[in-house]
Amino acid sequence: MSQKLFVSAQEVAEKAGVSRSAVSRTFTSGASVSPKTRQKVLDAAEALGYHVNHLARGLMRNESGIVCLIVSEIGTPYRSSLIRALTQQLQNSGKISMLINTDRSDGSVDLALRQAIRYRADASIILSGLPDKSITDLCLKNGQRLVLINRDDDREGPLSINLDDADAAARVATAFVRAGCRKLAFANSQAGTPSLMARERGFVAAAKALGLDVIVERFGHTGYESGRVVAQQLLTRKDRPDAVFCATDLLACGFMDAARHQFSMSIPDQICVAGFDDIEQAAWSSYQLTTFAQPVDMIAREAVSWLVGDSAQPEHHSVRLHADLVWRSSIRGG
Amino acid sequence: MSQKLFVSAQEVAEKAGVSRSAVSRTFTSGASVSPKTRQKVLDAAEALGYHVNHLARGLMRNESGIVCLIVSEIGTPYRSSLIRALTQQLQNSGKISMLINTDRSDGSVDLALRQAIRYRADASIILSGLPDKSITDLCLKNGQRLVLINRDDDREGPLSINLDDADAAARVATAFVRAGCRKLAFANSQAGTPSLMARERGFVAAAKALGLDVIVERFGHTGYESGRVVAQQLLTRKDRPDAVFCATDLLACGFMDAARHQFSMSIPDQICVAGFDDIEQAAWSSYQLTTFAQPVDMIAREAVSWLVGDSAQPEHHSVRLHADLVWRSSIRGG
DNA sequence: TTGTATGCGTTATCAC
DNA sequence: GTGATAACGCATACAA
Repeated sequence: MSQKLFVSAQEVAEKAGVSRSAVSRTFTSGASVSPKTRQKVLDAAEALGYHVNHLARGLMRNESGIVCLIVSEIGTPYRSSLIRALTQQLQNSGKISMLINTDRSDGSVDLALRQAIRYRADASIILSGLPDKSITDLCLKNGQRLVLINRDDDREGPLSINLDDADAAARVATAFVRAGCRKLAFANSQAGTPSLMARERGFVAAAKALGLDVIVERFGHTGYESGRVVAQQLLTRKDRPDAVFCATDLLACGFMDAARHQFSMSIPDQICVAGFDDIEQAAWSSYQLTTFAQPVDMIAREAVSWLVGDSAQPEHHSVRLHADLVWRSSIRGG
Repeated sequence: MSQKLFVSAQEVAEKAGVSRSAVSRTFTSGASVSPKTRQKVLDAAEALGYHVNHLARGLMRNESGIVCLIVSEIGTPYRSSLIRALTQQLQNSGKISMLINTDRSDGSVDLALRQAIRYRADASIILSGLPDKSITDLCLKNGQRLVLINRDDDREGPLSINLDDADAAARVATAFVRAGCRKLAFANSQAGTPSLMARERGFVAAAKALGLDVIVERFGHTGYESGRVVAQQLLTRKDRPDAVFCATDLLACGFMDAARHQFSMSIPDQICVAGFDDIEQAAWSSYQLTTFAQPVDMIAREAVSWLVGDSAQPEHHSVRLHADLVWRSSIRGG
């Protein structure tokens, strides 16, 4: 390890023959510095390979430029596409993202937020889990902004971004009925995530309003395998359903594969299927899944613009976005 | 914005009735502090909501604890699973990951590395693209460690982690021939990524050694859609191939879907298919793709252990890992 | 516009 | 084991 330290503004100043404040000003947007001085500094910096130390800058300005993304199951299609959208928009706004991986354990999100505090993140965006109120209060008290995505939480301070899950569920119920389906089912995981439960409740309520009951089946985590298991459970019943709304596309893919390859069923002729998220795989020709599109780019835009905005009052704020129904061929008609 | 600054060690010291050095020592592992003092400090810190400022600590120690992950197309299955593995292992080693999204533009990776330098990242891990030598030299000169994953680059300084791509390709060629295939094809994208090209060259060479020619077709980016297009190109030929090695699973999924649904072909009866990466979808029952498993956890372990290791000589180092062949049912026999 | 001086929160060095 | 003090690299109030 050559352990030669990074080059500092001091060294640049000496080489350029100016004061170190001139160097600082050159790299501070909106500071007054003459073009001549500025150029001398820039040349010296380039020659020396100088880069502003954002650690020190953050210390001074009390603004690190860091935004924490707190998320579990990063490898999942929907999650990773949301991460992509967020990091991109954050970069465009001059922020940088820290990625913290949480697991299902209890204090996992709290630990992540503590890490965000240690690095003096300007904001944290929570995609998974729900932190303890004490720790979010701590974040807010320290001037850190908080965004909760699909957490459906109504506490004061953070920005909450949610979708119209119940509404979407109602639209699916209608579509099923219009397709001639009468035995409705809902396939869910046991995660109990707010948005997942909202879809479930919305679907059951909408069906009830249409005079239909819903068979609700839940199993395991929110993934492909669980979709298969739920299919097993639903399709071996005497009163086999003729329409299934799956809480996520991943569940739907598992369900469809089991229905076709294990139960030799034809979709949508024998059974209609709908999903949620519109992951890339939903469009693959093996699935052609009718589903709701998570407006990831819009979610990211809402989150980031609120984060960087200097709204003096980051008071209680809540956004509800619309999930478009993407018609493919897993529901008859359309 | 309450703009009440974060609580500092100074305040904790006052509340606990000790010096700020005592506070510092309490939060520095391996420092000598009496249990009594330590407890007083801990209590005061808890009461005040104190968290060590890692920006300042990084400034002092010249070690930020930050590791930069530089990657494009985050939303892709293989990429996101690698990111998951890396962030997890980094967290386990007390590091935190910064995620920088690059695009296909030229200086994109260089820009990302500059960002890594500004935040004084202890290391950068590059999953996409290849930075300019001048900028990697700058990183290395500043004591930053560099890891290149599947970049197949042989420069001095960084750790290079690669797979035995050519070897894997040869195994596929053998498997195809053993399955009775004679008209081999290779489906690639136009990305020209080192590992993708290594697979292509390895496959062509191995086939040649077996006395067979290979039809090579390349198209677009490395995704599902390109797989479909390549299928279009390959399956409309007079000398339609009876075995196709796709450079990645995503290409393979697109290829399989097109072969089945557009050309009504049966896999593996009429055509054998193999992929690379072993993404989650490869195991889905619609594909059951025979493929090579990227050892993502092992890759992450190699990278992280090298990063945190205090090997005084981070000299030229290169690791070549083995990709296991996962047999499913897209190749006859097995 | 420019330079000087001070402080940000932390750790390391040194006496005690 | 403990407390004072000097850095770390930067931004800024202030004087020039």
